Amino acid sequence: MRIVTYNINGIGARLPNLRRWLDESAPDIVCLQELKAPQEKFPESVIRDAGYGVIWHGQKSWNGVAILARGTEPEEIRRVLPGDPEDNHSRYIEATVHGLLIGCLYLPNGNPAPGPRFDYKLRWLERLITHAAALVARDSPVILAGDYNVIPTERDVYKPERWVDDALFRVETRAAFARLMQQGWTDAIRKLHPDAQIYTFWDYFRNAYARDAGLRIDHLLLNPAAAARLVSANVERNVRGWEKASDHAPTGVQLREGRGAVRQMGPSTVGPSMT
DNA sequence: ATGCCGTGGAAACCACGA
Repeated sequence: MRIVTYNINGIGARLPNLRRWLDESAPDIVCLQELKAPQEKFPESVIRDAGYGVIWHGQKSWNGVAILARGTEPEEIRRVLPGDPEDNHSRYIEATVHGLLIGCLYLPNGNPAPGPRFDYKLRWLERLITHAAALVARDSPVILAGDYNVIPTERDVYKPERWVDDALFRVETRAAFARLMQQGWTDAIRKLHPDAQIYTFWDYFRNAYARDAGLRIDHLLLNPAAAARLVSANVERNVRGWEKASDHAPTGVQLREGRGAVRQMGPSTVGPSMT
């Protein structure tokens, strides 16, 4: 079971690109961010023609998130991050798919910092921390996947010294993210590649992709039940090099099948199950 | 060090992104 998060930076402009990626990569579950499309203009038929069930929360011009599931329908739990009735940005959607609870999020950018936009980012992080506390404790697998707009550590940015005053890397941002992680989440990419230089985003300008001047800001956080099934994690960075690419690359994990999908090992069973 | 590029929406520029 492969679960991938991908900030597509406008589903309208990215649709041929997205369709190609779905066909070639065939992920089981996809969390999309930055649809930049109103609810009624989401290209639902294209997604369904590609073989995916889908739920989405759109918004005119900005934000927008979706969960795609190959061969099945995501069962929506909520489409708002609790904690602020005044917040009308489309930045969160949550569903159960294939026995997994998936939260798909697009955390506010927060620049310029300091300022009201940074305050909003920090408040959003606090709301996420509150909501995540209930999710991490579940006995069943939970994944919080998305564009966090958080550079967790110095090794997650090509030149840390240039980013210390940026909302993605300020100490307040990193401290809040660290508190989230301390709940017991596993950063899947970092868990499996503790020392590697891995980025998920490269600016469009300054030849950033060719220079590998990137950031690691797209994350998949796994609760203990999900982390127990973690097999691999990777960034499909070649997709960033495609024509008309998003500035982010798809970032994903492979999970072992859950107990419900594998034959039980009973007392009379002596070997691995045959499927 | 910097929106130098890209997207969407409105209006031939602006907001926003990270």
